[in-house]
Parts: sequence; structure tokens; C-alpha cells
Amino acid sequence: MDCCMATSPEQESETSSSLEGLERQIVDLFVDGVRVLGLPRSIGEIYGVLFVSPTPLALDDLVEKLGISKGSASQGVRALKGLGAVREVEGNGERRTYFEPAVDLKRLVGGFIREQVRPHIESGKKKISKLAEAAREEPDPERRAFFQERVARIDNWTRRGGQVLPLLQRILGE
Amino acid sequence: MDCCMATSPEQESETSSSLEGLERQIVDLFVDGVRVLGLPRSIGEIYGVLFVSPTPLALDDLVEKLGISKGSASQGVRALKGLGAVREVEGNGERRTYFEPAVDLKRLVGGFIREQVRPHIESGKKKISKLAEAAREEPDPERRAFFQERVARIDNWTRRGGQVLPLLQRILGE
DNA sequence: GCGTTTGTTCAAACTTTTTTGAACAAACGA
DNA sequence: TCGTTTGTTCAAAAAAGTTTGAACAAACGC
Repeated sequence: MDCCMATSPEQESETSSSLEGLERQIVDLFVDGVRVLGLPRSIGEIYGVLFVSPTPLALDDLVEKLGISKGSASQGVRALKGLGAVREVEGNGERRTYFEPAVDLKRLVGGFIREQVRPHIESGKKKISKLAEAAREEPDPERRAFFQERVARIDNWTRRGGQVLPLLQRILGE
Repeated sequence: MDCCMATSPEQESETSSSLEGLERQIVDLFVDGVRVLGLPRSIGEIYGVLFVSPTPLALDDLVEKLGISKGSASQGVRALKGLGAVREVEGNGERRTYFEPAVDLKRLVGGFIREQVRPHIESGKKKISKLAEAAREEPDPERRAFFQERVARIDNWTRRGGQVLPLLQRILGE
């Protein structure tokens, strides 16, 4: 595994893109960033290009600037909209739709927590109550006590995790 | 992409393992858990088996209980030790080494932050200062102002991220 | 209606990550 | 010393995840 420990040894992305210096650097920074969050590369690229663009961009701009397929651009933008990290620009007379990035941390963190973190905590809760039930049914008293202690511990972790989230959002809200 | 939004439609792992009910449930919970953190499945399985075992286990126990290879078990335990999530049990007369899980949240979160989060923040900082420099060199004043605003924003995010971490550890410390 | 532009979908191709297993090293007792 | 047990390493196989591209749908103006 390479996923654990150690600062990974930087690798520049060599794609057929038309990004110049600063743009490329910023895009790479976001590629790294989303990687940490477990999101695919193209998500970081797309957000990066929007973030570094003084004007909103359309799908075809992303295709051209990043050298990715239209399909990738479409899917990437959809995911970013789902995270609340990108929104459509309203009310220009144009036919095509332009996108701009959300740039305040509160919104970004909030979207990530809502879409990526909460669902896991929710589904975890269900599993934990099943677990508690299973532990109660262990016949051997010594094993039962042990299992119940473990389950209680997991439950406690989840509870604390749930408490931390709103706090996090409050601290990061500007 | 499936990585974004939506509670994923549960799938039971069907391996040639010798885990019974409760054990299997707990292991699956940890598999999900580490997946969210971007760590490989076997890491979650191994931690899970240790967590649910009343006694410390040796590598061969993991191989047998999980139906994974010895190589996998060895690498997984190494990674978990690196995260501070598993430690060797000292001072039994035995030849083989036994492992037990760390079960307090403070240590687990601390290890994860130290190994997985901090290195990225550190390497990010370097890149951001290069970025600031590049922005200063943009000749066009309007573009320069825009780029500098963006870079400042990223810098601010990083700074806040760095501040949140110790706070997080404090809140989760028992 | 018809041609054009814009965006979406999804199976197949591709890429990356994870796991395996066979070869190796270390520790130990006989 | 030798055989056995225990653990590590790493190239290759397998699995998982991502991107592509061609086919399709929708919106629009003429």
C-alpha cells in the first residue's frame, strides 16, 4: 500500500491541456486536495479550472482547457453541483450554461459533510443497533459482556463524530 | 462516478472466512469505516477482527479468520501500527508476536491526522507559497489582483484547516 | 419539420490500487 | 548445523475505480 504515511513524491500531470503556469499549479493543488478526500482526479481538475478563471466557464471550455472528454466534464460538474461546490450561472441570454465555483469554505465543507460524511454515519447507526441486539443474544456471559463493551464503544465513537460535525461547520463558517 | 452522494446499497463481503455473525457484522462496519477514510479494505478487516477479539491475535489468526494471504496480513498490520491503531503485545514467553487494537478515539484520530492529514497540509503549504510568488509576477494588473485574491483564499483555507486539527483532537480526547 | 448546438448516459477501455504467493531472511531449539 | 516456524518483500495477477466516446435526448432558431 502507498496510501499510508509518508509525504508522497509529487508527480506532475502531463495531459494535453492548454493551461499555463499559474493555472496548472492551482489545478494540481486541487487535484491533490480532492485526492485526500477520496474524490476522483477530474473533480479536482474541474473545480481548479473554475476556481482560477475570472469568468464562468461552459462544459466545452473545461473539455478544451483540461483535455478531458465531454462525458467526464459533464459527470464531474454534476458531482460538484451535488457537493454544492459549483453552481450554474443564472440569467445570461445564452443557450449554453456556464458554471462558477463556490468559494467560501463554509459551503464547501458543508456540502462535503452532507453528501459524503452524513450518509455513512446514518447507515452506520442502523448497523450499530443491529449489532447491539446481536451482542445481547450472546449466550456466554463473559463473551456477552465483552461484546457489549465493544459495541458501546463504537456507538460512542459515532455519537461523538456526529457531535463534532456541526461544531466543525461553525468553526469554519466565516 | 459512484464516489459522490447517495447512501451506497450495502454489499455483504463473501470471502472464505471463518467469522460468525457478530464478528462478521463488526468487521464489515470497520471495512466501511476505513473506506470512507480512503484506506484499503484489508486494513478495516484486520482492525475489525482485532477489535472484536477478546484476546490478542497473531498474523496466522488473521490469515485464517479472514481468508487473506499472509502478505496482506503482514502489510495491513504494518500500516495499522503506523497509524497507531494496533500495537504488539509485549512480554509473553511466546515466539510469535500478538497484536491488539488501540481502542481510544483520541489515539485513533491522532494517528490518522498525523499520518494522513498533516503531510498533505505540509506539502500544500510549500506549493501555496510558490503560487503566491507566481501570482505576484502576473503582468496584467487586473488579472494579478484576481489571482492574488484566489491564492490568498486558498492560503486562508489551509491555515484554518491547520487550526481545526488540534481542536478536533482535543474534543475527541477522552 | 429539420439541422445544429448542448448536454447526458453507460458499456467498454483504460488506469490505479490492492492482493496474492513464492522466494527470502531471521530467530529459535534440537 | 539443520529443520521449522514466523514474518517480510515485491513482481505479477486481480479487483476496483475512472475516463472515454459514440449513441441518444432536449432545446432552440429557421
